[in-house]
Parts: sequence; C-alpha cells; structure tokens
Amino acid sequence: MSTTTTGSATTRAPREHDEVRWLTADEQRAWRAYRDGTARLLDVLAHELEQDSGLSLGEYEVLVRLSEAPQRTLRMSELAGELAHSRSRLTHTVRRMEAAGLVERAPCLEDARGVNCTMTETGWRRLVDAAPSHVESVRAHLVDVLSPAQMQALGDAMAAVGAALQAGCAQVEADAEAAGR
Amino acid sequence: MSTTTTGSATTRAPREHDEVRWLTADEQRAWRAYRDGTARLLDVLAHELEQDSGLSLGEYEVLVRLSEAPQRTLRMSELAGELAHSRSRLTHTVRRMEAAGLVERAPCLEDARGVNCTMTETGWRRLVDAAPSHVESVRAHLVDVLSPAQMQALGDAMAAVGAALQAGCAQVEADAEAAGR
DNA sequence: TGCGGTTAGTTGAGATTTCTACTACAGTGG
DNA sequence: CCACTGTAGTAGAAATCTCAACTAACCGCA
Repeated sequence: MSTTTTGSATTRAPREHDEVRWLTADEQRAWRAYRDGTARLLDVLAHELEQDSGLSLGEYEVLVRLSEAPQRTLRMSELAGELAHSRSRLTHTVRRMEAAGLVERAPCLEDARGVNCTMTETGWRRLVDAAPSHVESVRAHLVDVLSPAQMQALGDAMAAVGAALQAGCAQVEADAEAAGR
Repeated sequence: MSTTTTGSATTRAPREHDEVRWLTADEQRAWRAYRDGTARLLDVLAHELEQDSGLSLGEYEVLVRLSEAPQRTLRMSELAGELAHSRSRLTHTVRRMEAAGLVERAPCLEDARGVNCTMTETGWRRLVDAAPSHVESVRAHLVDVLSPAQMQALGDAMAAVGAALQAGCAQVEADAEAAGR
C-alpha cells in the first residue's frame, strides 16, 4: 500500500522513509506535452475568440451555460459550480457582463440569499454571433488535429481526471466532517 | 474542400454560404470534459504546490526549465518560448523571483540586448524541496487516475495539438512574409 | 422564538496577467 | 558609416483573478 493510493492526497505529510515515486520518462513526456499543449491551445482559442467576437473565454463560457439552462437563468452558485470558478471570480465576471448588458441579475424568490443570473437578448445574440467562429477555432486547433479515436480518448481521460477531483473534494469534506465530529 | 482544412485558420473570414461544422455530440462531450477537467486539475495542482512549498505553478515551471539548462541559465526569450509565456509576463515573474532570491539576471555577453537568467542556490534548494510533493500531486490527480495507455494517449494527443499550433505560428509568419513581400 | 452553524453572494485589496509603448542593440543593404 | 528593420527586454496601466473578510439569510434545534 503506497503513500499515494487513495483518499486525501491533499494532506501530504512530508514523506518519511519511503521514496518519492518520480514520473517515468514516458509519464514525464506525456505530462509535459499536456501542460504545454494545453497552455498554447487555450491561449490561441482565447485570442481568436476575443478577436472575432470581443468576448473573453470566460464570458463565453458563462453565456454557454446560461443558454442551456431553463429560462436562460441559473443561480450564481450553480453557474460557479459548473464552470469550476470561485464564487468570487464569478461575481466579478458577472458584474462586468451585466455592465456590458450581456446578463442581468435578480434576487431569487425561493431563497432570499440567492441571485439568479439571466442572459439578456443582447447576450444571446452575442453568443449566437460568436459561436460559429469559436467552433471553427476549436476544430482547427483541436478536433481536426486529432483522429476521432484520439479525441475520444482525450475526453475519456480528462473526464476521469475531473471525476476523481470531484470525488476527492467530497472526500476532503467527509474527512473534515469526521475530524470535527 | 472545407473552410477549415489547412493553413491560416487564424484569419477566419465570416463564413459565407457554407454551413458551420458544429461539433458532434461526442466531440462536444470530449471537448467539455477536457476543458473542465483541465481547469480543475490545474487549480488543484497550483493550490497544493502553493500550500506545500510556497511556490506558484509559474515559478515552479521557471525553476524546472532553468534546472535543466546548462549552467542553470537561460536567456529570457528562450525561457519565455519554452514556457509559452509572453516576454512581458516572464519579465514580471522573473522580477518577482529575483526579489525573492530564486534567480538572478545578468547581461548576456554575446548579445548585449539579451539577459541571462540563472537559478540561484536558494532557487535550486526550493525546487528540490518542492519537487517531491508536487510529483505526488501530479500522480494523485492525473497519472495514477489514468491507465498507462490513457496517459500515453493524452500525451500523444496534446503533443499533436501543440505541434500543430507551433506549425500554425510558423505558417502565420510565413503568410505575413509572403503578404508583405 | 432565538441561538449557533452553514450557505450564498459581494466586496475590496493585493497579486498576477495582458496590452501597449518604449529603449537599446543587432543585422542588412546602400 | 549610416539608415532601416527586426529582435530582446522592460515598464506601467488596465484588466482579471485570488484571498480574506463581511452581510444576509437559511436550517436545525432547544
């Protein structure tokens, strides 16, 4: 049973007498390619989107989530959860977007603490205008560069990573609960 | 011959009578899983690194590159190129790191415009201290979550993406050259 | 009812990143 | 040698993100 098999890897005590399991050469190569490729990819996509439509990637993502929600409306915290953004970050983003007329905020009736964020008609049009060229970007730099099988594998791998992280969060919370009991 | 097959996809004219090639459901799923998983992964890794060693991911990356360079020294622009960071960004990062005693800058002898960035002994020690727990993080949240084959596939895919982007840059430059001739 | 403990959201300060302009030097061609 | 064009690096302002309070409202419970 190694030190890194399961559970709360976030509480990594300074390892004791056991050796570090360094990455193998293959793992190292893959990890670096992932880091590097991702950095460059997101960079290009952000620039092209900005260029073509004047939206930042963050704003675009917000609009996409809202566009898919019933009433084109989502609670701030739901939005933050889906985007994996901090609540604070989302507040700032949404404030800017509201000033730009892309979204509106309204108090939530069922829960007076809550705030509903709704896409405006302007926001919708901006998204509709932006989407085609953004999709072309994603195709040009990612989807069309890979074989369908590769694209699938990429998605599967990162879905597993994402799922493990969310499970990990739940685990940490459970640990905290257990400790504080 | 579609509108997105080859060449300078960065100059995407508003498409005319041809339809947008939207992503298929599978492509969409994969793309989102990638975006989402990546966001969460980098977030966790940055936090854990910060927590365990007080280094930001950016600083860590700088130190890694320097540690692998002869004399633990690299030109600013080489460093920026390897990290896929803007020159400006690197200047700011390095200024902060120099203030913290992690690196030092010295004028470059062969080219008086250049600046050599060298890792200090302190920087080296900080990296050596930080590496084990960072590697554990990467294992815990990425490498050990995937099968070796998946990890390999992830690396291969993103290497292809990265390569295409660099080729794309070269292409844009060539285009600019051709246009300005 | 009223007291904690928790959750939703905001705010402002500080840190980082981006954008743009600027200086200095290198390399080329007349 | 000199102008011209391109490259290396920096600097400051503006935009964005993170972090640590803070307010308000919900929820369980005595």
